[in-house]
Amino acid sequence: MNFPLEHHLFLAIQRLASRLAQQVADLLKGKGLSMAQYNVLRVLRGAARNGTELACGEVGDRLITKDPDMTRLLDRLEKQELVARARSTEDRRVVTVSITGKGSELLAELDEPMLELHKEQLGHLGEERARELLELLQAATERR
Amino acid sequence: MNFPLEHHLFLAIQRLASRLAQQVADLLKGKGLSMAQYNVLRVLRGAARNGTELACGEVGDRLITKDPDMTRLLDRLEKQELVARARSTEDRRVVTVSITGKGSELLAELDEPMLELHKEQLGHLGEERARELLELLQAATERR
DNA sequence: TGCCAACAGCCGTTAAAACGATTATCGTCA
DNA sequence: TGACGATAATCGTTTTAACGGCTGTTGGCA
Repeated sequence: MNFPLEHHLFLAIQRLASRLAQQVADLLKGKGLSMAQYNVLRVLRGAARNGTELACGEVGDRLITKDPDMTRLLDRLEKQELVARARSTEDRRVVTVSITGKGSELLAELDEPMLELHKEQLGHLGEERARELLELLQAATERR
Repeated sequence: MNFPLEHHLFLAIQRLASRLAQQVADLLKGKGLSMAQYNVLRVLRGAARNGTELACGEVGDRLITKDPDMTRLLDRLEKQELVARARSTEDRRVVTVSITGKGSELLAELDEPMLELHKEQLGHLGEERARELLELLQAATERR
């Protein structure tokens, strides 16, 4: 069963991504957040720091793992009062989303533990190999 | 916003894995399979080539991305007659699973397109960098 | 102006994931 | 033997993902 290199690569990527994501999901579960919700909040915080408001669709475009139904994802976040929606006055089709104070606080509580988890997950590589890996991952991602 | 290296690494891994998985999922959708179902079939084919039968739980253990409900996953595959279940005679608690002829045929139809897709996804790296990447991924995966 | 394609977001419905609790069987040990 | 904990799988239920169609809005253009 001589599987080609690309196949092994694919599996190795999926395996690593799955393990890391699982641990992150476990951490987030403690705060009642799913990975998708957490990513949305992070995107919104990033936008807020730029003084920008984002349309629903723009949020979706910036997610690492795309969600086909932004509406309900935002519904759940809005119900927890972690984000706020507002109908745009310029273009009444778009709905802008922003993170609330409560949402920012929740993210802030997660920053340190998340950092620590990532270091625990990947720190053993060492800086040099970590940089190498990052570069190769980016090279693999581009162009496709 | 000076995020540490480990954080960028985590994101890069998730981003790449997500893109690759999405394209694979699209390919599989043409045959009516989900990624989880496809992985189960591959595990079962591997076992069959070894002349082994696997218990439900053993299948789950070998999946790259764990499924918390093997029963229903197998239900769906069994309904399509891609796998067959049998109650073990030695230990009547365990249910052994095996891939059917129909399942093997379906996998065989997918082998070539999947290979081609993976080469298209990752071939541009070249053999040397691909090996490097694989090695780093394995190093990152181990020990955690 | 009035028509129409393009667009943003919403919603109805079906399928699948996630979480617990439950059933049946086994091995062990008093 | 009979009770007990451990184990394998299944099932009930709730939540979330996924897919497609639908509504309202906009901008262009005849």
